[in-house]
Amino acid sequence: MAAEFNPHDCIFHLLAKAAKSGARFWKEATVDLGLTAVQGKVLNFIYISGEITASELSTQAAVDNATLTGVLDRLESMKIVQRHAKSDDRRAVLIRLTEQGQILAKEVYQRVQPANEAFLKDLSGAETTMLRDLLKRF
Amino acid sequence: MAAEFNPHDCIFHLLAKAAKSGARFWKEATVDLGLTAVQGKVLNFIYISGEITASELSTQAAVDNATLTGVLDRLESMKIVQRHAKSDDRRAVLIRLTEQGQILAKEVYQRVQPANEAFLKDLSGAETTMLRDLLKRF
DNA sequence: TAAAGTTATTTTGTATACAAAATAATCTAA
DNA sequence: TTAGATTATTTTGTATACAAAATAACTTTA
Repeated sequence: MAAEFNPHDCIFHLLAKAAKSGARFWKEATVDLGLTAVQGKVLNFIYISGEITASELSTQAAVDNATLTGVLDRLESMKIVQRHAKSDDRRAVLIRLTEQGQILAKEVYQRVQPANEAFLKDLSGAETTMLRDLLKRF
Repeated sequence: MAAEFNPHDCIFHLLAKAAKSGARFWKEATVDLGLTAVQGKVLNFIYISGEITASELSTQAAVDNATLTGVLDRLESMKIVQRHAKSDDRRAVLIRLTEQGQILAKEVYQRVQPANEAFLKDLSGAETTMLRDLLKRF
């Protein structure tokens, strides 16, 4: 009889659990800023881009277009980002940070690297590199 | 000036992306059964347990209690699972598969291992082991 | 044994996740 | 140049994700 498959070793399950653990960790590191983990991530990608279209942001941050609409709606109502018309393509929407958005996003950005290090503190440098490389293969 | 942190290398982002990729892959492998990825995962843990309380299932499947209530509501309305009172603790709810639930869960279970292998096909055995071990550390 | 504390589950409210359809603008080919 | 295809975004509807509060039942302790 073949060995039984153990759902606890299922790669989908392990990835989902690790991702949730990461999201919790991220949330704890930024909850005092009044942002969800996804909002913080989105801000990060806007921050390093200066300005970015919604679809490009959706691709970079790996957040579905339909989901991103709602995320941006809330960030906009919080006066953190603004939507602008793209001059050469009226279908596209350019996302930019407001002044307070800049300050907030910079704070988020500055917490990312320390949070990464804290989350990965039990892994060696080689293990961390290995993990990142393996995850990028999916 | 310190090297800039690249959000694309953020461990939280990499984990979230890989987990989404896995969820999509899982969904494709079972969509013809009319189940979501989470429903399939929950079924798997019920299947290997025979019967299980909601809170234990929540722990095993790493699905929040509040979320699990809704998942079980839908599985119950689909006649896939049943809730039973636990004889020695009336707070607890025992989850069991119905007859059709057994058939469906077995089909799901039998697809898990092949799906894992297909998803991991580009990784060597050593890499797969390494990845599983690393993910379990969070 | 009754009050206080703990545990199991559900409910409520807000925020994703994502498939599908709807809109609107741009591009392409005949 | 115009009908058809494509692209960008939003809308709609259903399914998680999760914090917090509500319920109900079990346990502990004075």
